[in-house]
Formats: sequence, C-alpha cells, structure tokens
Amino acid sequence: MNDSDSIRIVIIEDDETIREGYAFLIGQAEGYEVIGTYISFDEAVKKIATNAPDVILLDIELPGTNGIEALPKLKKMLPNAHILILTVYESEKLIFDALSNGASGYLTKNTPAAKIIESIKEVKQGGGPMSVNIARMVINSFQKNQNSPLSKRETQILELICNGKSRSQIAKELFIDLETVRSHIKNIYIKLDVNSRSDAIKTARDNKLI
Amino acid sequence: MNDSDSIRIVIIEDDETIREGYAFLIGQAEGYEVIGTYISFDEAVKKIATNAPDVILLDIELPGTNGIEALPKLKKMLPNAHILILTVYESEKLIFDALSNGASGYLTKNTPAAKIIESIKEVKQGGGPMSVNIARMVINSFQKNQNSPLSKRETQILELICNGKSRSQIAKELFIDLETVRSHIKNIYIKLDVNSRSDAIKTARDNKLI
DNA sequence: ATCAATATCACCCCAAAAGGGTGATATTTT
DNA sequence: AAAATATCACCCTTTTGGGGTGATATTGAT
Repeated sequence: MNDSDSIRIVIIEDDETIREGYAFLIGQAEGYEVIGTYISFDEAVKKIATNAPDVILLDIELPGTNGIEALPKLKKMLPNAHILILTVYESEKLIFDALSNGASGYLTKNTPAAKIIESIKEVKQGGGPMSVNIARMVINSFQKNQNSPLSKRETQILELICNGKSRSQIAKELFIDLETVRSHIKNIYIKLDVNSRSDAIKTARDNKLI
Repeated sequence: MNDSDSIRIVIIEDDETIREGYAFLIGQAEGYEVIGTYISFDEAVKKIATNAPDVILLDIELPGTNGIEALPKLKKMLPNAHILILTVYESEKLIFDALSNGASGYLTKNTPAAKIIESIKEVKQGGGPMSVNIARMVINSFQKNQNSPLSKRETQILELICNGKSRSQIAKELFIDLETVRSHIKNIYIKLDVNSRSDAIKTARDNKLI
C-alpha cells in the first residue's frame, strides 16, 4: 500500500505529549498518514479543510471550542470525514452528546495504540468503534426496565402518550372506547404516582418503562 | 485456569452444524466451558436454570419461541447471565428489540470464532460486544440531523413538547411569555408542515431533529 | 449596510382535551 | 377463590390546543 492509498488522519489534542505520541505511533503504521496535528479546534479550523482528512481524532477537553461544540462544525466543513472521540471522559451525557453531534466512534484514552490504529481503519470502513465500557453504556441505554409496574396495555398506552397522542387518538388507534383509555391513564398515573402527562413521561423515561 | 473458574456457556441455536461447531470451537478454548446446547428456547427452558450459565449465546430465528421473545424470559430465570445474540439478521428493528429486551451484545454469524470467544469474555467482564456493522447502526441511531430547518429555540421547544410539556409549562421553564411559546410552536408547525403536537413529534423523531 | 431570519409579545376566536371522582362488569392470571 | 387487568359509563371544571393576524427588537448573513 503506497501513500496515496493511506488513511489520512488529523489529530486534535491539547496535550503535546499525547498528541505527538499518537502522531508518531499512528504515523509509523503502514497505510496510515498523520497529515496534521493541532492543539485545538480553533487552531485546526484554519488549515484542516486543506488537509482533507479521512479520520479525525478529537479530544473533548480542548482550549477554546471544546470537542462537543467542534463536532458539528467539523462535520459541516468535512462531511465525509469520520470523527473518532479520544478522551478520558466516560460520563453518559458526554458520550451521548458526542454521538448525537456526529461522532462515529468513542475511545477512552487508556486504549492501547494498536486498538486505536485498528479503530481508525474500522471507522473508515463504516464501523463504529467503541471502548468496551462505552459500548456497554450505549447498550444499557437501550435496555428497558424488566420490572415495570405497568401492564402491557398500560405500557402501550404510555408509549402513545410519549408520542404526543391525545386520549381520542389513542382510543381510535387501539379500537377501544375513550373512557377505557381514560381509565388506563388513571391507573398509570396511580402506579407511577404522577398526575400529568409530562410527569408520566418523565417518570417513564427515568425508569426506562418505555 | 481450572474448570471451576471457566466461563460457563449455553448455546441456543437450531442449526445443528452451527450449534455443534460453535460448541466445539468455544469448548476447546481455555477458560471456556460449554455446559449446554439446545435447539430452541422451549427445549432449553427445562434445564437451563440448573446449567447456571454465565453467558448465553442466543439465535433469533428459533422454532417455537423466538430469540426476542425468549430474552425477557431468560433474563427473568437467570438475571445474572449475559445474553449474546448471534444471528444473521441485521435489521434495525431486530437489533433494537434485542437490546431493549436485555441482550448484552449482538454478533452477526459471519463473526470468526476467535472474535466470538473474545466477545464472550468481554461480555462477562461488563463490556458490550457488537459486530462492526451493528456498532455503526447503533451509533447512527444517536445521530441528530445536522440540517434541521428549526432554529435553536424552536428545537428546544420541540424537545419540551416531546417531553409532554404544555405551553404554559414551557413558558415557565424558558422564562418567556405564553404567547411567545405559541408563536414558536406555530412556526415549528409551519416548518415541519404539521398541525398537531403528535404529528410534530412524529416528524421530529423520523427526521431525528431531536 | 441591508435584508432575512429569529425571538419576543398581544389579542381575537372556540372546540377539544385533560384531570378528578366514583362505580360497574367481564376476563385473565395467580 | 382472590387479585389484577381490561373494558366502559357519567358526573364535574379548568386548562390546553390550534387558527388567525398582527407588532417589534435583535441577530445573522450577504
């Protein structure tokens, strides 16, 4: 594989030791070319478009514009680049913020260089590399509560409420009477100990009932 | 590592060749013990509790109770077992159904044995192993539409609507007038070409505006 | 510097919806 | 046999939702 086939990589990371360390380790792998390293998004923004990277390694904690804010801007400038988050942070909120803002993968910094190099190829080929603990958090976010206090019918109706449906819309959809829907909703409210749609939705989401 | 420290594995898979092939390959790996193989959940249900497996490899297409239906039942019988889906199916719906019903990982059947063996250990240790294409689908499910027609404020209000908030609740939360909220909602409806909350929520979800 | 989009607020209208209370009955599950 | 579930009924009042038509100040992009 010659240089023209290499994966073009840009690294945005404020810690010089880490940045240069990654650049060296990745750069010496065959088929990988580090074409730019920057200490911040604000630095990178001047030149990164001409770098035309395939993959961007992005830290979250950066001086000036942070990684999360940088994500949509980078995606706008370079719609075809894959962005791989490389950070020490493992909070749920940051992970989901990153993924919803356009990150194609999420690695924590204890990841060995070999795994990072593999992940770069993986993301280039359309995969979604994640550190094991991140993957588990992502999977957990899908899991429903197995011990819901609600019956099937109640869960079904709660889901429709979460979709913004009115009582009469729910009644039509389920081929039951409006009063039956009311009755179910009342029971849902009692079980969840709430007395409004929004509180029911919040409780349902918090407890992953839906 | 002796047998008592081995990871205890059960395989539920209807194709005999695949089932016995996996059982052999996994069983010969050090630290792995295949303690039961079944052609269906309905077969497995009789004895699986006494197997006390750490990890269950579960196919989705099964005679009788399918894998998705089996998941919650297995989780109820064996709350501490990790269930790894091993299937040819890659449809979004099946993946999310599996994950929300208690699967801890999702592998497609082209996965090499070495990767399966690694994934078993990974899931036992609290990871969330997925095939690369599955991981990308999961990550994509988080991505927001980068070309939303809505302004920031409108998106914010749409999110509150998706949380079931009323106009007045939104007004309070954002410290703006009720009439301002109304005005924003009207503009949201125009932009999304809808005329009700439920349609707005549906359109928002379909287009990943929220 | 200018024009478009955005964010803010105001007042008209009325039908629909939401929530609380109380109770009945048949089916299902345990 | 008892408990939970699913179904429907009628009482009540307040809130909400959606359509229409405007104004004004700020912000953003060209």
